[in-house]
Amino acid sequence: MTVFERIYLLTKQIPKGKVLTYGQIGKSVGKCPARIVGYAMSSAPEGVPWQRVVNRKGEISERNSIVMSPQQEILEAEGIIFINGRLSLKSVCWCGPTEIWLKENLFNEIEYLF
DNA sequence: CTGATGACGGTGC
DNA sequence: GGCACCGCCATCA
Repeated sequence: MTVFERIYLLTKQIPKGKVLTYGQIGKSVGKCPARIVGYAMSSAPEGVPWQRVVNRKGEISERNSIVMSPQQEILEAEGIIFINGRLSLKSVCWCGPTEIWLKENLFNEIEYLF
């Protein structure tokens, strides 16, 4: 199983209405730099809720592609409020899956923000 | 094997 | 809170 696959596996656990940051996912996967998580998202396969992964500031990270993604609209439809193009990580940051799940799949605990 | 390619984050002004 | 540095990795052709 590649690092990307582990990133996708964890990302798939994020519930509707919650988000995680690139850094949190990287640390949970283990010694995985945030930019690798971002790179993984760029080639996320069908079924991976890539829209629920944002940067440390709670903003949608821009890709270099010309077309803007509907990421923000999707999250707003899931009930997340955006103010000035930014969401409140304090209120929508996911605390992670159960400890059991993390242990069974060999992931580290999700870093608690704020 | 080599090199190009990136959805980032912490720290210190 | 914003901005400029730097770090040195997984993938793919």
